[in-house]
This record gives sequence, C-alpha cells and structure tokens, in this order.
Amino acid sequence: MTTDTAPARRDLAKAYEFKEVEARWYQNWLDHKNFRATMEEGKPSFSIVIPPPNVTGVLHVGHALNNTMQDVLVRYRRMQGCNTLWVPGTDHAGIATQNVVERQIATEGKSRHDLGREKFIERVWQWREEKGGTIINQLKHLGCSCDWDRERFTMDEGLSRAVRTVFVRLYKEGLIYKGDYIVNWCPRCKTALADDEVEHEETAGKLYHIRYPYADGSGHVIVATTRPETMLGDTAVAVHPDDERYQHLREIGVRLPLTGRTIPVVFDHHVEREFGTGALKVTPSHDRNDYEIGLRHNLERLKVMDDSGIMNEAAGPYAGLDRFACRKKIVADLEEQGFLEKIEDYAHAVGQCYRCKTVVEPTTSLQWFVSVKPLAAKAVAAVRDGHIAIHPKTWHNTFYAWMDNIRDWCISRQIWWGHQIPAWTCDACGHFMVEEEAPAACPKCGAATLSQETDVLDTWFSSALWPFSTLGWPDRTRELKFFYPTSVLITSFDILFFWVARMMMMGLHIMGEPPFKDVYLHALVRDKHGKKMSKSTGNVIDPLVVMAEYGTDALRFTLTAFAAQGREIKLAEERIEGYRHFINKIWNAARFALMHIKECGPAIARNIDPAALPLSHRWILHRLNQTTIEVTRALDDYRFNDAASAIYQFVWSEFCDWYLEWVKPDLYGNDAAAKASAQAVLLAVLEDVLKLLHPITPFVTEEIWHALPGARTSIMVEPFPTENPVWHDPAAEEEAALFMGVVGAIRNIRSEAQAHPSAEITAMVVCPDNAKGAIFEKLASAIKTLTRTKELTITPSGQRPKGAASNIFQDLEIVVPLAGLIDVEKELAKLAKEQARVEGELKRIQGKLTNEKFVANAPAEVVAKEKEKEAELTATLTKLKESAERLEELR
RNA sequence: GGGUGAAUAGCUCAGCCGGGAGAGCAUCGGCCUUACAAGCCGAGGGUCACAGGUUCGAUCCCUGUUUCACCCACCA
Repeated sequence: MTTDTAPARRDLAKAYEFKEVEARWYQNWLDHKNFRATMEEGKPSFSIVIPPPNVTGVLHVGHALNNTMQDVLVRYRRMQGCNTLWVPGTDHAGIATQNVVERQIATEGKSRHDLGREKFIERVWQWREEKGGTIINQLKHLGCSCDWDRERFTMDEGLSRAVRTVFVRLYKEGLIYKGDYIVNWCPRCKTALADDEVEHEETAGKLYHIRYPYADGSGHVIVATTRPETMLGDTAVAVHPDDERYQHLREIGVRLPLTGRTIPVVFDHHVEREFGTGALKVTPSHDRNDYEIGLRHNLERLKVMDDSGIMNEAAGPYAGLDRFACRKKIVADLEEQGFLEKIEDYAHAVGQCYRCKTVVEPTTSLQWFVSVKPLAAKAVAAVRDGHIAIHPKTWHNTFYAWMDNIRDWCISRQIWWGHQIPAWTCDACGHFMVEEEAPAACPKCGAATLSQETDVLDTWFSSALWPFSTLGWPDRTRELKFFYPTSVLITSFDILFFWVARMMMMGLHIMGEPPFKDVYLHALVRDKHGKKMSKSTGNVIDPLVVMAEYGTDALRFTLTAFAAQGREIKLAEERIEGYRHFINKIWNAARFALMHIKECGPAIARNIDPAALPLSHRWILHRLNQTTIEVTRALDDYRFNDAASAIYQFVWSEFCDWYLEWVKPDLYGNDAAAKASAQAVLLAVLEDVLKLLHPITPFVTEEIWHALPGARTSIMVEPFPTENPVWHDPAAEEEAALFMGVVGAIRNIRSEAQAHPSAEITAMVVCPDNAKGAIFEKLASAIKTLTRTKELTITPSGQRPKGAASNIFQDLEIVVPLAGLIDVEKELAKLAKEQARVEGELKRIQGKLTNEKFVANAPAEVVAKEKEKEAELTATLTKLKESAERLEELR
C-alpha cells in the first residue's frame, strides 16, 4: 500500500465522465500496488481465489456478477484492515481451448494430426500468449482489485507440479486406478467425458419395436430401442427371471435380424416386465445398463463403432456408415425384411457433450478413474460438521444427495491440451510406473526408452487443486500460511459439483483442511423474461457494451443490488440505466457539497458532540450510523442487495432529498457558527458515504474523494466506517419524523390545490401538545423553507379560517388558507376517505384489544404498541371529524 | 420417477425471529426551485397463486392443489 499523492485535485466536472475516470484510476491503483496482498503478523487475513475463467473466455454478465461480488468483499475487507488477497488466474480449459486452436489451424487447411502433438501444443501456448489475456483485461475493466502479481494459470509449471504430486499420491494410495469400463464418449471431441459433463436433454425421438426371431424359428420376441443401430452390437436379449412368457427361451436363444447371429437370452432383475414386451436387447459395449447386465452374465462385448461414431468392421455391411446414417439404413432394412413391428414417437433424454452438444455415445474404453467415495465422505462430513458453510443453506440437501450417489470420476481425456498423465511404461520390459517427474531410465531393466501415457487429465482435476496450488503448494509458502484455508468461495451454483465439491474433496484430503470456510452460491443471470442468455436468442447483455454505455459503477451497483440469494437474476438493461442515475446523483450531491466545503479541512465531525447540534445534523448523523451498521452487517452476511439498498436509500432519500435541502439555509446564511457546523457535518457524511459505497462503486467514489478538501490518499486504503455510538440518537429520528410529516402535509395541500410552487402561502400547525409545539418552534424556519411558506404559526388550538385546506397528521392539524383555491367537495371527499381508513384500522385494533386472548397471550410490548396506536388513531380521528365539520360550514 | 426453488403493485423484485406489506421502473398531476430534467414535489395502484390447518393474530409456520423454472435419475 502506498500514500503517494493522487492525480491533481480539481473541481468536479458538470457531468460524470466515467470513461476517462475509470481508466485513470485503475492505472493509478496498479501503479501504487494497491491490490498487492500484505502479510503482516497480527492482522486478520481475508482471501479469495477467483473461479478461474476459461482462458478462451470472454467476459459475460455472469462473470461480471461473480467478480463484482468478489471485488465488493475484497475491497470491503481491505478497507477494514485485513491482510487481503484475491488470487486471479485462468483455466487452461482442455477441450474448449483445443477446439479453438483446432479451428484456427483448420483455416490453414490443417488438422492437429498434421502438426503432431508437440507442435500442436506449441500452437496452443502461442495462442494463449496472443489471445489468452482477453478476459483478464476485461476483469480489470470491471475494476477488480486482484493481486495481479500473483496471477496463475492451471498449466503453469508450479500448478502442473501440484497436479503431478497429487496424482502420484492418490495413485499410491490406491485412489486412482486404470480400467476398462463404459464411459461417455464424445465422437466429435474424441474423448471420454465425466458423467457430469454430459447434459441430458429431453428430445422427441422414436421407439423402434423390432422382432427378434427365436433361434429355432418357432416364433419371435419383440424388443424396443431408441437406437436401432446398436442392435449390431447386441450380445443377448434380457428378460425378467420370473417372466413366464420367456422361460422356454432359456435353451433356445434368439437370432439377430439382418445379421442372423444367434445370441442368448439371459434372465436379469433389471428388466421391467411391464415395459413394452418385457424383453430388452443387450448391447454391453454401447449402453451403461447393458454393460452392467453383461458383467453379471459374462456376456461378450462387441463394439460396433469407432471413436468418431462411424460403424466399424464388426457392423458388417454397415461398416463405414455414420451412426445416424446407419440407423436409417437399419430401419429401412428391418422394414423391408419384415422385422419391424412398429415405430412410436417417444420423448426421452439424450445425453450431449457439454462442450459441443454432440450426442454422447456410451462406449467401453480403457480410462483412468478417481475412486471418489472416500473423498466424498470427507467433504460431506466437513459440511455436516460446519467446517464449510454453504450459503444459501438450501443447497445442503442437494449437496448431500449428490455426494451420496457419486460414482467414480473418469479423469482421463483423449485430447492433447492438458496435464499429461504422469505414468510411464518401459518399452523394453513393460514395467509400469507413476512418478512426479519423468524417470531417466527404467528402474527395473535400465532401458532408457519409456513411453508416457498419452491421455491428459480432466481440466477439473487441476481446478480442484486451485485454492492451494495457486498459493504455492507443494512448497510450504508464506502465502499458504497466511491465506489457506481461503475465506470464501464465490461462484455460481451450476458448478457446485464440477468444481466446488471437488475442491472440497481435494483440499480436505491433500491439505487436511477445507479449501474455504464459506461457499457463497449466487444466482444465474437471465434475461428479463428469465430465459437463458444466448447469442442465438439475441438476448445477451454484454457487460462490456453496458459498461461503455452506462459506466462500470452503474453495472456494478446494479449487479450488487440484484444479487439477492436465489436461483436467478432477471436482468434488463433499463435497470442498469436506472442505477446510472444513482451514480449521477452521488456525483451531483458531491458537486453541491464541494461548493460549500472548499475551505474546510478534513472532516472532524467524528469529534463533534452532536448533542449540541440542531436536529438536522443529529438526525443525519444518526441515520448515517444506522446505515453503516446495516451495510456492515449485510456485507458480513453476504446480503449484497441489502447493503446496496441500505446505502441507496440513505444517499438518495435521506441525504439528498432531506438533509441537503434542510441545511441549505445554514450554508447560504450569515450565521457563521451554523454554517461551520453544517460544513463539518456535510463533509463528514459525504466522506463516510463515499467509503461505504467504495466497495460497490470504486471509480466514482475515488474520483470524488480526491476532490474533497485536504490531502487525500486513495479511498481504497481508508478505514471502512464503523459504528459510532456518539451519533446514535433515536430521539432525533422521532423528531425528524414529525418534521417530515408536517412538511409533507403542507406540500400535499399545495399540490392538491395545484398552487404554483412560487405561490407564497401561510400555514398553521395546530398542536395541542406543548412539548411537540416547542420542537416545531425550533423547526419553523426549516418548515417554511422546505414548503415555501411565508408565514407559519404554531398554536395549541386554532380556528380554521374560511377557505382553508387542512391535513391531519397524527394529532396535528395542518391548516393552509388558500382562498379561492379550495374545492370544498373534493376536500370533503378526501377527508371522508381518510376517515374511513382510520376508522377501519381503529376498529381492527380495538377488536384486538378487547380480545381477552390477545391481551393475555401476546407479548406485553406488542399490546403496548397496539394501545399506543389506538390512542394515536383516536386523536387523528377526532381531528378529521372536526376538520370535516368546519368544512361543512363552508358549503 | 425423485428433488429443489419460485408465485407479493402494470413490470422487475425486497420483506431477518409470525404483530396486517415496501423499493426501483412504469403511470397520473404539478414544477427549468441557483447540485442534479439522468432532476424536484405530489398522487394513484396489492383478496401477498388457491384451499384448508396451527395461533389471540399468518405474506411469513404446516398440509394439500394449481402454474412456472431448474437439478438429479440406468425404463430399453
């Protein structure tokens, strides 16, 4: 941190030029290393690791939300004096990045196979050098105060070492194994996918019913399938063990149509007797369930497709056809040869690759797996025992349910871009070894030629280590000591299982401590109709465009204000425009303040005894204090929207609409003492407002901060406001409510009477209560200013003059003579309506109070409150009736 | 098939421990009042999805229903 001087102070421009301001300040923060983490003993630590965006990524509004929230917290804690670290970085995003570079070289008419593995990977690195910084720059644009000197990439040497270290350890512990199992295969990406990388989409398909003749020709059984091409790989038909219909097939078997191959009939409990004919074709190599059945009955596995989804030699005459072309051909042939019973429309879920949406083909394949059950148990225990808290809590059950049913994690991918699996086989003797570094020679036979596994690891494997690998693990660094476990992880709920759960498992197992204490799962940003934003629908709100149009602070405030805990945030551009008005409001309030406080020194109001000050100042300081408390509590609880709305209300409705108008007479007047207090309080409130706002709207607050009198360092390093008990003043709040009630009543009369704002009026406040009367005496001049009233009388009892309008506020009657402007009938109607409302409410309350059970059971304070209300309403009602009577006389 | 969330003003949403609802935008009326027309002042607008239950009292808690959204799942 630094105390260097900032850009020269000057008067604030008439309009807030955010573009110039944002660029200037961000550079200034970088120049002064304001984002760099401190590691001072004795100070609390606060750390966040960024959910690393894909290196291929472009900032979308979801990133903007996610990173705004992180930056709000980071700036808040930094101002509170924590050792604060926000680790930025990007993810190498295996398949996604490989796809991008493949497309790039495709324009040169080449495929990655033309280049070869080594050259191709060089190209990917080259691509990363040139284009990989895009999203990082966009995060800077958003104002993110990450410690950029600690930026990491999941393929960095350090992180790669962490990956190898963890892999070897898990392998040696028996938690990583290699085996031939059925996996999800993407024929386009030509790689295996983990279960959660497959998206199931409800699709309108067909259900084909096919006759499989008995092997002895005595009849046939009908099986149904949505994927008829897989019949070429059928190695059995399964029926339920207790299904009498098919017992005789035990010895006979059936013949596969088209190929004539004879296959056995097996009896398995998996089969539902009620579904279709109760007979199921079994393709162990291309269906997960069939694979299981195959295992149970020791069935042959017959793969009929290659890794591109093209039918192979095993498909006989169909070899060389794409699987979907083959489906058509098979159906046509079945039809022609009389094997097709019927075709039904059938809606079912089809698995797709989450990266490219290609229909996934289940296939048996030799892959690496993590045995996750023991790891998952630790994660579940950590959440259950409160070592990790997920916010909002509603996710706990979902989390447990998923973790309890978790299956082994397929971590090998048949692509080139990623962490190559650290396992080697000796070419000479076949010795197999898993090591952190490439062995120079075979430890068994001494041969120097070893072949490394060609597969790379699932990208999520390295991201699972992110919270400690970015802090320097496996070395024992100071960063780890200060910042692990990290304080909170902020991410979107859609990667709870991809990423969050896996970080928990790895952190707990490898480090022995959770990777973070809190997880805050925020909503997904949708369009204003709740639809997913997508380029094809054209409903995308591009944060970069929006920032250019409305300013970064406007976007940040909008996202913060909309960040209520929930499932989705419906965002429309009008909202951002609305909050730009708020930024503008702050700007103008500051301009106004600066006109009057130029000659002031830095605020000293914290040292002023507010008891000696007039109500206006006591009130605003009290409200500021309350707002500080609320903002602090809200941010501590991740209630971002509450923090935003508390400060919005305070700034606009209280500070601007009331306070500034209220103190104008002091500021413009000749009373030097009154002016001095007004200046001091005004500056103090403005300073705290800027600090409270800074985590959400860093740019505009910094710019205004430096225009304030006195030498200023960055507002980033100012202490965040804290509760000030000296400012606490509930009595001021009550008195201010009376004041505002009377002002409101007079304004209402003016407006209803359509009196021109410049028309001067006189008013009378009939106030039977002497104590209140004394309060109003002191406020008379302020009431007059705020209502443009020439003359104001406060009297314990008064007679309403002819042609006067009146309003009732509590036990007060506010009378404004407006000769000729009064519509008596309208006034009476208004009074009648108000009377009805008050009577209704009174009736309800009296009903309650006469209800013995209520009085007996309700808490004493509630009963007291109701009694108070009753008295107040009774007084109001009396006033209303009197007012109406007098008005009647005018008819 | 299982699970989760949502239903509150015309729109988008707040509403912590149950004491009879708030904001922004939009609408209507009046204002270029020397910080701000990206503004100021005033006003209107809600059977808190529906039906029961618990309670002195329910937008809030419980049960059921309807509608919508999402997640998980091996009925071919």
